[in-house]
Amino acid sequence: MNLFAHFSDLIKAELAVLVQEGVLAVDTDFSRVAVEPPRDVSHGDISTNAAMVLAKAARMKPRDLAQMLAGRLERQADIASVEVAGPGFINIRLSNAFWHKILQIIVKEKRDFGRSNLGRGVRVNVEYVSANPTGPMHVGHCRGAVFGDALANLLEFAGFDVCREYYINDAGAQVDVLARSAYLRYREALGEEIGEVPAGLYPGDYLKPVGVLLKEKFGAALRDKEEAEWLPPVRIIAIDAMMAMIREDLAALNVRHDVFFSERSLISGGNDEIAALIEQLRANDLVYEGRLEPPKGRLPEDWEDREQTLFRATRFGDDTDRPLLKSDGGYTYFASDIAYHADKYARGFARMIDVWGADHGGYVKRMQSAVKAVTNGEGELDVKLCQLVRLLRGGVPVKMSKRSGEFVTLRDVVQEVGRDPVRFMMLYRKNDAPLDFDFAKVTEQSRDNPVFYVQYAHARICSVLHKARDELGADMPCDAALEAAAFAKLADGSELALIKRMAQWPRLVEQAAMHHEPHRIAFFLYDLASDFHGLWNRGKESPDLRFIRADDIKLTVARLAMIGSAASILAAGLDVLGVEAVEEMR
RNA sequence: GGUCCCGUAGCUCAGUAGGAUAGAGCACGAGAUUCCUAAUCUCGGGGUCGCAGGUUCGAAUCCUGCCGGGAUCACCA
Repeated sequence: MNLFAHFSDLIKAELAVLVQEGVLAVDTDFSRVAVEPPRDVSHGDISTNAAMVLAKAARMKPRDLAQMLAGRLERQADIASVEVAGPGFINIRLSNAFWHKILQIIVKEKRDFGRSNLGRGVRVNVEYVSANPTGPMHVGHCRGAVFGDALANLLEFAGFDVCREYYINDAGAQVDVLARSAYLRYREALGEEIGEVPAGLYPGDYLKPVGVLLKEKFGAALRDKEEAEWLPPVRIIAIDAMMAMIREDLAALNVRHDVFFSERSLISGGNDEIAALIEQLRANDLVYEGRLEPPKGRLPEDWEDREQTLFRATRFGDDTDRPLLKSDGGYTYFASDIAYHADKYARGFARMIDVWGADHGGYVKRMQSAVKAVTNGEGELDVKLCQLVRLLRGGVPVKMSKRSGEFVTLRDVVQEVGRDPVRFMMLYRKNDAPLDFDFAKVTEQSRDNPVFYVQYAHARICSVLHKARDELGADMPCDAALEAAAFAKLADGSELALIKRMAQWPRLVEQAAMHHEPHRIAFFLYDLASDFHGLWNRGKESPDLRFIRADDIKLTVARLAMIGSAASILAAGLDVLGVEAVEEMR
């Protein structure tokens, strides 16, 4: 349960009474009434701006209206005290009993606490990675992959019906280059001396096995054929091999997809969806033949002023109209992407999220305008841009040269630092902020490393629970006993602080989901871990605060229930991030 | 030149749908601890939220303009 939503309902019910009593007009707008945690804990547990927002409508001074409301709220069972502060804030303090009630709910719901119905089962399509099937994934793909995967997890946790999708760009010129590169390796496999790989082809060794595969499949049959003849079959096999490799890369990072959607499938099988779509747009006067202004500033060298087939993107908020056909008559990437998004919509996804690299930022407006056009304004596309990741090793940037094919692959990174640290660090930053990824820091086992810090909190709790099992033996409480624990014994300030933090979890999940920002989960987990470690540390100096108290079994049971709940939330949150909640540190 | 993103403590970054005295970690400074449950702990200083206007009860947050950094700019993916 989201306690802020709960009290928001309660406050709005009181406001409704004020409407009945004629204090507020019948048509008063309550949409600006906020019920939130105050920034400063000394202001209480819950704060609302209701009086300030509604003062005008009530023709009262904010503080007077606040007093009136405060008087009513004070009578509520879970509310310990209410005070009016500042310009008219109403600050509410909840009773300890209420927090203990929340804790009991967490104990019962375990890892499901925080799961939300925010999404109400609405279908959402999240597309991420969509790396070209021309080679193994490199570090650059890491962030988007982890981000998209975690976002999908988050939306599921918040009650959306999520489809995770990968768009395979298997129709462009790049896969032809791939096919030619693979063909070269095929000739090599047949014993030919190929020398250095010509510029313009992919030089990586990863194509050698594809060459061998082609030899096994076709023998020498393709050697003396024309390119037009060998290219299509070679392309298919090469793409399949690349996708198999990419799937392994994704598995290594624990990144999942439900659908791998082939771009080529839009035009193959005698059913050209792109052509159909262009005609449909043309019928609606959204496609025309025309000329574009050359870009302002420096003119591209090979610019030629010519007539093109253009989509009226400007009608939907883009800066200029966009070409659908290339000079060679083929479809532009944009054209197939429109058809792809139209296809998503046709499959029942009015809500779409695309995760792209920041270098595609200039593409956002045109895609959003296209989505509006092909969905009659009913589709909604949010594009999340992931900024670059800067790889460092002990503070020194890692050199990468694309020319020599020497780039750090995703697999290298996962092998070196492990899947969990990679994932956590990729999410421990807002997606649109650049990210420094330092191999040295990420693997460090100290409290300075947030991955370790959060995982350690979980492991530490598991360790305490183990110890409790050893020490208490048969007295170790079962689930039913934990649910019925004497929560009222948890009255220390830092214990209540931990419980209050846990109580924020459902609201945080909903906000992270609404904003499509999984990093908020990572930061929350850090704060929760910090609360727990703090409590643990206090137990060092004040034995009274230790979790296991042989002299007070009831208190011990309550504390075990409390830290067990923290472990549940840590585990649930880490699960959203796709990071394992380990039970012990190695 | 256009568009998009960013600008918050010395550094790296959070900052809730517009809320109150703007936070954390690192670094720095001062103490505590050699005990223990597993990899120390506590406290402290530190800010023109890039600049200037605007919107309003109230702005780091929204709007406009400027400054600085990055990405991108017919046809490639």
